[in-house]
Amino acid sequence: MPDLTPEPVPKAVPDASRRSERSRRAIFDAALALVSESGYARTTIEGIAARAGVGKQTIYRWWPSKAAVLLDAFLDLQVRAHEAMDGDGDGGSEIPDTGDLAADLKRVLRATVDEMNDPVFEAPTRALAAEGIVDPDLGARFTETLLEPQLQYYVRRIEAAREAGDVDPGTDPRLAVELLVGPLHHRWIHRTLPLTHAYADALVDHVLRGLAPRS
Amino acid sequence: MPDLTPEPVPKAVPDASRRSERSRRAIFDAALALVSESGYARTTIEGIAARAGVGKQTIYRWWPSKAAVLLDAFLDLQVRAHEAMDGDGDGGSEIPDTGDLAADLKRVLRATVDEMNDPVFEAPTRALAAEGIVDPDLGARFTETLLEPQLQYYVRRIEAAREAGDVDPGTDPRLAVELLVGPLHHRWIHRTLPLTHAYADALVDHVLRGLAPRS
Amino acid sequence: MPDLTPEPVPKAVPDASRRSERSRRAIFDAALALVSESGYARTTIEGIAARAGVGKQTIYRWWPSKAAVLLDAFLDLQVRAHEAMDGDGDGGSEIPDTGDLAADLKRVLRATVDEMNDPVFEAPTRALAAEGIVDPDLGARFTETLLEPQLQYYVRRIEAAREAGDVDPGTDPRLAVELLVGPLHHRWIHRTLPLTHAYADALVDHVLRGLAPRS
Amino acid sequence: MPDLTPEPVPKAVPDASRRSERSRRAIFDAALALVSESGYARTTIEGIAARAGVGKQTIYRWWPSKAAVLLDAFLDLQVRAHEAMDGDGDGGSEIPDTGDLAADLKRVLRATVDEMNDPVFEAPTRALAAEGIVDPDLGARFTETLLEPQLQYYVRRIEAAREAGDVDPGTDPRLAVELLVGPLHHRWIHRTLPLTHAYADALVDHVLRGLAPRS
DNA sequence: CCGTAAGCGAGACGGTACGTCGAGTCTTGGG
DNA sequence: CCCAAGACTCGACGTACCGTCTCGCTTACGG
Repeated sequence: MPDLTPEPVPKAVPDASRRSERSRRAIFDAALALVSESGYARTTIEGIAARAGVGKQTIYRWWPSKAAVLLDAFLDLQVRAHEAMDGDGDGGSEIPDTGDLAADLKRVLRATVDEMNDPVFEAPTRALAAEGIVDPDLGARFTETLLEPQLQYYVRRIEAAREAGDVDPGTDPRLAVELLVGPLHHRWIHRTLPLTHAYADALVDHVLRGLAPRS
Repeated sequence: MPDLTPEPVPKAVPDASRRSERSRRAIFDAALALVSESGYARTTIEGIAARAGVGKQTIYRWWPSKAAVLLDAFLDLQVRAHEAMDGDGDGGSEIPDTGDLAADLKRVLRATVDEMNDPVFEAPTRALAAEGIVDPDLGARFTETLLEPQLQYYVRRIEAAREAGDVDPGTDPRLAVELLVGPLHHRWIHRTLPLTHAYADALVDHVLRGLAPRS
Repeated sequence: MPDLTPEPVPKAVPDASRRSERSRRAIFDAALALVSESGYARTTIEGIAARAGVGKQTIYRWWPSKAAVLLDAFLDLQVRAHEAMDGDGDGGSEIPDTGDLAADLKRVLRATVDEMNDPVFEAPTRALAAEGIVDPDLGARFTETLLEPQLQYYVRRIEAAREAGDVDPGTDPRLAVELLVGPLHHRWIHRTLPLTHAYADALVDHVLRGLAPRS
Repeated sequence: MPDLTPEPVPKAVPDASRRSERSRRAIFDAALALVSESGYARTTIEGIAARAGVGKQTIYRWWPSKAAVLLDAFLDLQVRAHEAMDGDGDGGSEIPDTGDLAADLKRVLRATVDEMNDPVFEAPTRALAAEGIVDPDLGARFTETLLEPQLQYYVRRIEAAREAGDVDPGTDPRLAVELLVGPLHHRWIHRTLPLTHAYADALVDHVLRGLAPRS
């Protein structure tokens, strides 16, 4: 039986090699600026194009949606931020292993709390998270490119701890990570209570108690 | 220092006593139907009005936004659902206290998992959660009317457990609840891994281990 | 054969004897005020009702349209104006017959010019004329109640002149009136050239020359 | 003293060279069709756009109001009608000069009468005249583009007659034209009495008698 | 080295929905 | 049963953006 699917859209992917880097950057800058100035909802593709001094088609040529633009812009921002911090551009930093699991986790969780409270990151992250809740495709890309890499740092640190006997050998690292990160995100998303370093510490303490090696 | 806020629009609140109950119900029904049929993004106020056989103005008169309509509609749905289940209309049911804390929590957490997987609830809840992330006002109403009451059931059950000596007396019930619910929401929101009863059980086990009375 | 016309609207004419005179006056005042303040197009029935402190239904009960309200209001204004001028309220004044036809006509035509240039009368008259062009029913009422009575004064004066031998006995008084009044209205309606006393005089002179008794 | 007028909106006139001729024609056709089918008042910009298969914005981009659209549509209609009649498109035809002034004027005045009675022209002309009474801007455009060119034909013919000694040398051609055309328009606008060829003839006769060279 | 086929800025286009306004109808409560 | 008040349905308004579609114009490549 032949495939009768009506050629789901060839779409003629444009030639990426001739793409204008200048426009790409201008679009990212405009998108981030507009989102933090006016909020995601009031940001429009038309507005981004105008602010970037770019034709609308140049956006539609390379991205399928406003959210996709913002995701890439935000990713780019992260990369630039990390490059500014540490010399190289490997895109992130492993959780250090000082031997003190609790201390290591607290350090990183506190950093996460700080980032969540940083207004520069807040607007785009909220927007992307919100869009991802509702749009599975974007949600997948969001999870995959922003969230999951973060979680993997935790996973690896906990696996190391398991190796070192700092947590019960039966520990599921994935679940452990979610125990740490889930409550944090919950507060952030629903704004139920303030996100503080003390809260991060308390989380780590409780979770590690649950994971302690059985006597 | 005088208040220079530019008189945020009096808006002449309409007379609620003359409100048409028939229209209100029709709007709720239409909103819920459209959201589950076509998704929140493709649902429009115009569409709701048309489906409900109602003038747009009647919607704009009573609600500030599409999200607000849906929130009320969903609340109404919950109330009706609960009224249908148990005779009275007190809007919810306390977590039973059988004496076995783990079993009680697992039962409820499994129910939550089931609800999160129920397509009828999923579409509106995702939409409202997403909107709430980005719109603080709506987020506050969402949290207050939908989320917080649920959390309070857990809080009370854990307080009872503390009283009974089933958990460490230093336990912060609020944090305990977030340890249970945060990871669940995290998976649901980001669709990282499937939500199963087994996951709910594992959560309860780990959290309770962390809360166990110190010997 | 029975009349199958579908009962073109019973409409149950309300009981005029119980009508509130106070409301009627308030509506007229509001209508005239709003039209001269904001123009006819921006005047709304809702606005008239609000300004008059009257329910909308009270307007809809007694008039079929905004234009009809304004027509009655304007009629009422004329009556009051005339009552103020001469003691009685017969609604108008015959053209005086001094024996000098040209002088008599010039006097009245100049008065007409003055009225057309009077801003108080201009706004409502233009509005009603415009509405009458397009709405035959209203046009008929406009012509009948406002225009035709004016024209009849001229008709009678010219008939008197014919009797007196001041114009050709074959003269059609109706046509004569239109020769006088038509050009005036033409300038007023289309704003082609200014309306002056000199123009009125010139009109009278030319028309009377055409009507002079054949030697 | 500086001009404090609040910058009356630049409005960024669109680029006329990129305008879609196809849309322009479709809009004209739709506007004329709707006005003659349903009347001017019941014709809406939305309706025109829908009928023309055009976005509303395309109308709002090029015209300020429904009346302006109709005026252009009507102008276009006239041009096309004249092009169809005589080969060239000079937009109109001079009044012929056969030497017999009365006959020439009667011919043209009868044609005007016919046009005023032609239902195809009646609806739009009435609508535009009405709108022009009330809206000075549109009235000016109406007068300038539709009315005045017509009047100029008469003016020129009468000037020629003055040259030829057929009318008094002191004759003001403008006033003469208004004496002819004013009464005609008066009847048409107020629908007082029917417009007939006989009436046109009578008008010409009376007016020319008034203009006859003084012995 | 020179066409020619991209990508590009610009922005008009056909659409959809917005949020507002007013029309005309209906209902409620007061006199 | 008239009236003030105002909520209701309906439909048009004029605006904002959507995503698509030409336009010329650069700008790099491939014959």
